[in-house]
Amino acid sequence: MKEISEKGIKTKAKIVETARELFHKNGVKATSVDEILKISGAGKSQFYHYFKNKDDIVHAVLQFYLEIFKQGTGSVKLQINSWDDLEEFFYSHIRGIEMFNSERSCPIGSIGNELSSENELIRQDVNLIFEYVRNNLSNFFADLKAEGKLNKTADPESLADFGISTVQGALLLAKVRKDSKAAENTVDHALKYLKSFSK
Amino acid sequence: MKEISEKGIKTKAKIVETARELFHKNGVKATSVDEILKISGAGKSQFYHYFKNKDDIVHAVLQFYLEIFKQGTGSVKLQINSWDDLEEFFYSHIRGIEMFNSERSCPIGSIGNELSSENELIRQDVNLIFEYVRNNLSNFFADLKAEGKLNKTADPESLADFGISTVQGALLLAKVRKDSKAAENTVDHALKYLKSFSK
Amino acid sequence: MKEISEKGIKTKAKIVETARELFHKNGVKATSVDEILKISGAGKSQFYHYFKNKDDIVHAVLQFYLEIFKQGTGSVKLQINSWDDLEEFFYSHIRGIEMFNSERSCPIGSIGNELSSENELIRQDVNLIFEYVRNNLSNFFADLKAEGKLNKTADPESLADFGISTVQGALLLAKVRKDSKAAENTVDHALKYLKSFSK
Amino acid sequence: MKEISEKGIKTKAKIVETARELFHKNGVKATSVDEILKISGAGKSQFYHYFKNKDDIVHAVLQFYLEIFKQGTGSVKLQINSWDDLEEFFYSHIRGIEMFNSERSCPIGSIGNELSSENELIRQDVNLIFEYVRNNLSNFFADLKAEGKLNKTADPESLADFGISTVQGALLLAKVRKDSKAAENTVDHALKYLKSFSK
DNA sequence: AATGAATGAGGATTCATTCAT
DNA sequence: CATGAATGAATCCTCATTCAT
Repeated sequence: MKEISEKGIKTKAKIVETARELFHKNGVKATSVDEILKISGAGKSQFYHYFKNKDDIVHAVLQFYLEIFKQGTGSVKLQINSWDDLEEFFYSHIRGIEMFNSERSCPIGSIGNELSSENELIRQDVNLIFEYVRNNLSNFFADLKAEGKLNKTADPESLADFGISTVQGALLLAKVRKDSKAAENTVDHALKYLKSFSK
Repeated sequence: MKEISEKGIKTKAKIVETARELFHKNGVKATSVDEILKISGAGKSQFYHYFKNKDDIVHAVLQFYLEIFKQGTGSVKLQINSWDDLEEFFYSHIRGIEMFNSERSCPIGSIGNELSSENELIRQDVNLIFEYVRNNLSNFFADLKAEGKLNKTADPESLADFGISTVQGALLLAKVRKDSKAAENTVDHALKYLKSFSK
Repeated sequence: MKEISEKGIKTKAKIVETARELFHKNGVKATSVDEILKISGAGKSQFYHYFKNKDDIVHAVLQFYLEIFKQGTGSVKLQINSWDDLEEFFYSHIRGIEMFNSERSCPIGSIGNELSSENELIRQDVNLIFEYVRNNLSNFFADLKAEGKLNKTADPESLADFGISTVQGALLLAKVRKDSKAAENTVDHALKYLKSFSK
Repeated sequence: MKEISEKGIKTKAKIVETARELFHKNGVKATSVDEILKISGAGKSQFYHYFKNKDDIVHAVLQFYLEIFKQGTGSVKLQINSWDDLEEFFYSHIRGIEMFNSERSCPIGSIGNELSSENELIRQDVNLIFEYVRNNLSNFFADLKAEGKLNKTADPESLADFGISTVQGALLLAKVRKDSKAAENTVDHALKYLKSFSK
């Protein structure tokens, strides 16, 4: 009994993992359900046993990202308590790019990019993750401010948004350029700007 | 004779214009050749008369964007000769977002985001446009520097990349959030940072 | 123990009842096993525990109809001992139509309609019910005849068939027209004709 | 140029004809688009070149039936100007049954029987045909009445509905019974009843 | 008696592209 | 320059059914 469900969970996890990789590599639209199943080795209709439809697995993949953000088990850490942590946050993204030869941008951002007005639910999923990241960044700035270590004029939330935007833009630029140098520069500038609020 | 070819040019332009709009609205993958033709009113094989294949029309659309950048006929001006021009460059993007209710990001960047390793030629097309923008921005900074109006430590090219990245990231964030506020903030910060090099 | 089996019976009955409703509403082919189970709340393999296959539940549904005919527990009574009973037999069908806004025809007849040459067993099930109804009708006419209350030339069996046909045709017409008026008229005519044999 | 369209028309007609036959034989739901195409020999997507979707070919098939009714080119004639013509109308249906070994009912009625509330457009198509038949029958009765050859109390329209219902019911009964005898009897009775209004 | 994961063929529909004229 | 019929692989998804526990 236990084994059954474990087997089921494994199949489902395998599908999610495969989908995650393919979405990141080729995009959501360019990834077919069949391809996911072929690579994950799952039977054709196992997919629809576990997921309502294709949108549902995009949702599952995004849930997965949110989960590892919350658990801190991914390559990008969101427990940001120092300027060093913030640096690490930025640079971990750059390392992520390089891991894939600058051929991919942010797996979450690129799903957001593919959205059209018909994907409202997916948009909310992506947004939820962005909000989560934003909160973690802005909390760091707010804490600094509370401690009197940040310029009074600094707005934690808008600084957080600035941080997210620069990272997303940097990753996209790296992908288009197939070179991470510009992304690195961007991130350096962004960090420099953010630190300028420190006191 | 002449009329025929003019008609032909019009048909082709209509197809490009329709494709451009659909690519921006729904993405390249999500836009079918049939849809482009149905909306543009062109016959099925007109398409393959003017374009080798679907990639070819993506190419044509990107060429179109490059063209209006060069001619300065679009909403985004790249003739940047003053800080005011630079501001206008940034804010014109924000206005672009708002025109579409924050439901779309950059039409060029989003094509770049959809790329996979199999779209090398398209990647080069997108990159060409990014390079063009980058050059225009970096020339502005380089000119300032030559005139002694920019901090000596400032690197025109990396500042240009920073500018492009923040704009791209801001637009993506706006689309995901369906709200342009964060994008505005991002752009404000970016401008503030860039101006900090002025002297 | 007893409770388990009762629960089992309940589950089975629930499945049959749900199937019966869906078959009537949408047809047999248009009703999937999954849909039956989802609505009846039964687990996937409960179905195959109780029924050999989909045909088997069609069989069970038809058995159910035969049963309520025999027990006289349905809305259509087959204990026909007077012209009033016969009228009631006809008009109860009309009421049945109206109960479903003239959107359904006879639940048994419509299963018969869907038959193809590969559903021989189901055909026999449907036929059995039609025979049962026919017998009840023809017995009524035969009894009348024996009592000298029916025209000698009247053939009980063919009058019974006539009765069934007009009812089936009337129900179909009502469904197609989404209006029960024509069905009412048909039934009126049929009754008038049948009564014309009375003496 | 002319040949192209003729070829196109032929392909389309072949698809309609095949669909018509399969719908009659197995029902609409039980007939897959693939089956229609395999038998008609048409390529997979020719279907969607000519028909919007599956419903659209049901529509086309029903249009076809209406057409041959109007043109009088089918086995059932609707130009009814005499009691003989009416008899022929009824008996041609019986012959139709027998041609298919009493394994099929009315091709139009059986489409009507398969309807669910989601097929409103198809319902209207079927209804249109039934209306057309009804009109032809009722016109016959109305003309007789105008000529003083029909009982004053007779209502042409309701008699027409009665005629349609008995035929539809008779055909369904024959299919369920796999025997045309009951249908014949039904039709005999119906005719006898209708003629009873003659004077 | 019951669970629900697994199967894989088949469902309708859309895709980019080519061909004949 | 233009037409639109034809192709067939690929799309997402549902089907009835079986299996392991």
